[in-house]
Amino acid sequence: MEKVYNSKEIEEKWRKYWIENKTFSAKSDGNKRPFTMFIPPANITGSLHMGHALNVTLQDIIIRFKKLKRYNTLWVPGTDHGGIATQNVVEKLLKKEGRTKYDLGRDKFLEKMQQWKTETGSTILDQLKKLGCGLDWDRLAFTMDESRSKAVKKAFIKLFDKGLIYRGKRLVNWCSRCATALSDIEVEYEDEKSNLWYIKYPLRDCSKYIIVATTRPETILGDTAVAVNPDDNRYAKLIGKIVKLPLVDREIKIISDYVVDKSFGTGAVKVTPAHDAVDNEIGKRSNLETIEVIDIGGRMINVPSKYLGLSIEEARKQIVKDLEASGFLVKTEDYVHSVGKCYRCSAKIESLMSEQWFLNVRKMSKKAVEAANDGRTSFYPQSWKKPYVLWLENLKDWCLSRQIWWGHKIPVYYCVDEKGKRTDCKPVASFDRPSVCSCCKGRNFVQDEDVLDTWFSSALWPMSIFDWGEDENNEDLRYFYPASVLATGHEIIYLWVARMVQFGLEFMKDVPYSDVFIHGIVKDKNGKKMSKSLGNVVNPGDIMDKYGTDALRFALAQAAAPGRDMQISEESFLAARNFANKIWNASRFIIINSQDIGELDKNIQTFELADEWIIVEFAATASKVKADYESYNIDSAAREIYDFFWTKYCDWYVELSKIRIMSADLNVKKRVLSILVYVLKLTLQLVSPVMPFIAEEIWQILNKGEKSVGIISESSFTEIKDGNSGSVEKMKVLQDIIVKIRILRSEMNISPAVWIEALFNILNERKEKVVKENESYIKQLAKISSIRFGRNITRPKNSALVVASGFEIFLLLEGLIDIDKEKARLAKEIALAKQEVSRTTLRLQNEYFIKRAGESEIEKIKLRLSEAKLKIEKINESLKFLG
RNA sequence: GGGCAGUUAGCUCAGCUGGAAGAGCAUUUCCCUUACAAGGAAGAGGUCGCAGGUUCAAAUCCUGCACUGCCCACCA
Repeated sequence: MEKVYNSKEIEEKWRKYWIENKTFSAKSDGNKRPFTMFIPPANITGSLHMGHALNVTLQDIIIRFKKLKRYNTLWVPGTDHGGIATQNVVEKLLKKEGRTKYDLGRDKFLEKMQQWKTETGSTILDQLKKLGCGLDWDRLAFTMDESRSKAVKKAFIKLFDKGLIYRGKRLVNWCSRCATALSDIEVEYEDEKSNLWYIKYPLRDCSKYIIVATTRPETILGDTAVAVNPDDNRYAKLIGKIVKLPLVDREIKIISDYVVDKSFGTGAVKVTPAHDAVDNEIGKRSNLETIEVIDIGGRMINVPSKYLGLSIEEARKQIVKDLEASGFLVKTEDYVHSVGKCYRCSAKIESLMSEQWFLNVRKMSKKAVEAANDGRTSFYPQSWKKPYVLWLENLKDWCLSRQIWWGHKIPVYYCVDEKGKRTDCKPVASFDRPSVCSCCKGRNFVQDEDVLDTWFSSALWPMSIFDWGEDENNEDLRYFYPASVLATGHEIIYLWVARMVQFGLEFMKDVPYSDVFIHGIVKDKNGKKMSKSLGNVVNPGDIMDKYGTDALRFALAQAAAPGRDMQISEESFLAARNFANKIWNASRFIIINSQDIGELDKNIQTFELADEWIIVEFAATASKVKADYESYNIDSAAREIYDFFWTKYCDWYVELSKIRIMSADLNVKKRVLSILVYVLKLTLQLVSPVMPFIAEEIWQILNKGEKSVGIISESSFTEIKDGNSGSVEKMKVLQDIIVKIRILRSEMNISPAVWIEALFNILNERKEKVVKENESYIKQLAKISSIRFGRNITRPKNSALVVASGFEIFLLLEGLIDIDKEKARLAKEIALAKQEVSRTTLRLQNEYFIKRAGESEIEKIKLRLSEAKLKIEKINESLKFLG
């Protein structure tokens, strides 16, 4: 074995092994408990970023842990066609060639997309493999493959036939850059500096006017009312009066509406139902006319020729100028407000009227809320439930159609006449082009040109991966649905999580998963979100190459407190790599020493204190770690393992084992090595979900190539017998003595090469036995050449004093001792002990404490007091002795 | 405007069913001791955001405030 853990070679070996052996393939099996997860389908445009790495690492940890627990685990991989995002990427590529998608035409463009998908779509999958993800690769799914496409059509048709999907001209979010409508959650808001313009609207029948404040002067031309709050005394008399719209002289009414905030601006608001969501609502309530003045290209329409065809920006400038010139502009204030941006291209979003397909979500969202409230879906951490429910409760209908080319074409067919003109017959939704119109018996149809929101297919994912589209009642679907847990970041709770639940309840009559594990977002070391534009992206691939995949996984796991964002930097990967190396070297030590001892003891009868201790400590760690894995506290699990292995197993147990490993008695050596291996193997199992590569490598060496670390039975996982017998307490006594001697050695600058004689004055009978029985531990770890026990040993000359755990220990330091130093050290010790005495005495004198504190608590304090007193006494004696 | 998190050592974070402040990294000292210098032993470094309250006892529970971050909102 090499001295340093060589992650590259070893990882490559097991990566291949798991895939070739189909270690993570699963078949439905009624005799086994299923445990199902599916990967959030990764966009084919993407390469793996830290967020993915975190997300899939956590899932892999869960799946590997459940596999250890002998569930029939299945984790389904997949990719997403990614709708607008993907189309944009290819459009950009075309742009570099100086072409647009229109130059190619729809069919050619889609061909290009397909071709591009075949070329790059698998990079992310290769990276998942590199990470070691225990996915069932035979089940790889793509949102636009045949089975998934069938699911999309089926779902659409069902909803359509139920009357839940309807077409209507509504106010939608329009991205003019992407040239498509977007749903409400696809709009991101950003604060932007702008102005608030105060504009006079003169009353028709007198010289008075009402002033409105607006950030959108260009939409004046589409105003169909001015609204005030019904309780606003200032305007009470004006309600119902007519004002003339500046610049065009069109007459509109002053109305009242409760949404108007009296304190904002002037308390009067211009109402443009065609281009503002709030205004649209007001318009509906007051039956206002809707005048569209901006088209989908962002150009002015239905306006005087002067403004016709101007862009929004141009129109704004011109209109402000004209208002000013004609005296309608009262004042202009600086103003910051949030502006909607496209979540895919960051272009400004316009609210405008457009005919689109919508899904009525009222009933579905209600059912999803119920499922959250009665616990059929639980959130980890729980704090996400509230915003989730709130969102569902206020959900508006989902705009499903997108005016892009890449995606699932909406399966709606319109009856057309010979000339291709749509007839008045009702459109139908169907899998294939209908042969005859049920209404007019016509035989000509055209399909809707639009495609579905990419999230529509994502919402069906938990069902579609089990071929719901092909057969709603197939075995896999029955066995593996619903999944057990969905792990995802909080950025797609609404876009994805909530919709899967709604569709699951709608089509499967059951939630798609019972647990939703929300993890945080990976940020850079300055707390900034990683993004290409900021240039602070840390590529997981680079980290894997540099530090090893296990190191990447461990660092991410260790930082992944549920629901909390994490800052991660190079140092954390380095620390994780060091941990991997520690595991490697401890194992190496054990393996090297095991070579000449033949078969290990399977049934050890005699345990030393340290043996019992490490077994008990392991059992405690294992139970905590298992509970942590179960409750998605992966960070805590990682830390527990780290702490156990490094500080308990390596620093104490392995060190103590060396006494016996060097023993001339082969049986002694064999026995301790058997325990070392035993605990090591169990630890490897425990860590294998997080660090599968190194765990597998060492496991296979220890087991001479037998089975994978991931598929051993659970029984050995819990086989540990609790040694009881207070071994932890006993070890504490010895550790205390060892540490205190080490401190002294360090303070006195005594070289580790020097072995010291020691005299142990027994002050506490109860601890005498433990120490005498295990004096070799002290000798070995504190470098003591010999120990003489006694009861009334007086302090020898040239000795240093340590009072620890019921012993007064004199270390013979002939020639090494510096009397002044020793005095100073003892003085410091005595000061600390005095503090302890006063602290504990005070507590014990406190009658409330005595009355209310538990008995064991009081005992503890008493013990501390008496130990401190004893210490003072002994140190004082020594000081007197030193003169 | 509403909601949710966070505020503990120079940095990243544990600890929060209330009973002597912890880890990793960085830093100081000693040590290349035949598993590991990607290591070992020891040290220094915190009035646990602020102000109240509950309690014998508060980093931990309660209230308020401040700051930071995120999410939602009908920011004309």
